[in-house]
Amino acid sequence: MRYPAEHKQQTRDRIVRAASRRFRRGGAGVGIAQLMKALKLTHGGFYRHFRNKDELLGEAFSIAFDDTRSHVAAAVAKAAPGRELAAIIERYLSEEHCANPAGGCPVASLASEVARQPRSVRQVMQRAITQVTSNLSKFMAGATEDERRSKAGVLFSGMSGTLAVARAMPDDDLRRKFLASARKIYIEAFAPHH
Amino acid sequence: MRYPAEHKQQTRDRIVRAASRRFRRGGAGVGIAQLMKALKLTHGGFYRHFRNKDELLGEAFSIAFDDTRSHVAAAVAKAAPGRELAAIIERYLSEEHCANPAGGCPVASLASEVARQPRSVRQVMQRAITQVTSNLSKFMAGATEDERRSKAGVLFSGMSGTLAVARAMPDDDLRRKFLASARKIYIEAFAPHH
DNA sequence: TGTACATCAGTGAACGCGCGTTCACTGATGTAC
DNA sequence: TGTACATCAGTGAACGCGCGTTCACTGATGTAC
Repeated sequence: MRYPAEHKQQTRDRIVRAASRRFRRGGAGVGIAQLMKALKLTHGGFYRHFRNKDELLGEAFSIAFDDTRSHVAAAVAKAAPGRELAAIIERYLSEEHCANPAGGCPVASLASEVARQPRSVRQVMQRAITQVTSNLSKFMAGATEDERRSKAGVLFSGMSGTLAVARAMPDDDLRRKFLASARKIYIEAFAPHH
Repeated sequence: MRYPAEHKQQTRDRIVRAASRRFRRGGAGVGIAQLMKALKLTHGGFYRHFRNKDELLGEAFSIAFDDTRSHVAAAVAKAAPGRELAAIIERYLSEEHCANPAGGCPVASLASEVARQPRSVRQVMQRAITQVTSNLSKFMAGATEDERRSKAGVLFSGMSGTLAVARAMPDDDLRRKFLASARKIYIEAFAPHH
């Protein structure tokens, strides 16, 4: 059956959005058939939209960063002037972010798997990290832009590891304490009061 | 064929050691058949040694921390007095560690996957991290042991994320620069001169 | 000491399953006449 | 305006493959007599 002109693009977008959440929740091993089934489609149609799974992985990873960016923007918007970076850190290492990998930072939920993905997927990640890092650099202390970007990259990758470890902890209480102390320490190190 | 008394334990150890390296290199998805084949055994014999794959995963993860501990010990042994923590950071974020996931820290290579493993595997990780963290705390600044341990946990999980991100970067040059700036920043933050 | 037997680490075929990918097909719609 | 036809997003069976796990079997050795 033929569909209206914009229908194809809409379906493609729906697949990428659903995949982005599902890969973050379940890892890059989540299958195409289950993905399509969740959208009430069948797996065969997938290849009308994507050359292969890697192409989807790259795009899903890429749009996942939109969530990270909008979370950062929201934290900045609500923050007191001068406390933007502290607000970003609070949000990134919050229990909400920890409990919600599907809508959260893709680096925290996929970094160690991405290292084993084909070059094309890793390039998408590198570009996105560079972008996030340069956004963050605005809020970093440091004499040169180069220094601020380096600090932003270390802060971002560091927090992603801390969040990944927190998510792997089976003990709820320990996890909460771990996150709380991490927020405190990252803020002291990167966004101290005066 | 019947084997000498200690033979079984030796085989079991060989499986765990090989698995530990291969899981770190290829992820928790590495199969039992390929694992056994690398040891010139067949997959059927696996279940004479382990109840299931999860049991192996837990043990493989657990002994992987021995590598981390011995690397830490080696760095400490070679370090100038008072510069032990700086030496640990230099080593953890070195290009050698980055290029050698199989023999390196299991948190850096598996953290985001462990979050999706059964509770038993995650408990092994939590215990091991607690142990590494309390070893590291000796070298941390801080008034109380509690504070030093918190800092050690954040430093460790942070560096694991930074290493995971570095490994995912496709551009060699960018990766080297990223690691170098990370070493500098972590050392400034946690092991400053004087 | 010599023989019969039990043990059990390791073998390899087989199980059901889900994976990524291909492909002949469907059928409602837009287009050409 | 009415009809014939081309399009193409989506369907679902099928492909070969590797997965974790089970199980009847092998056969060299240790043990019991």
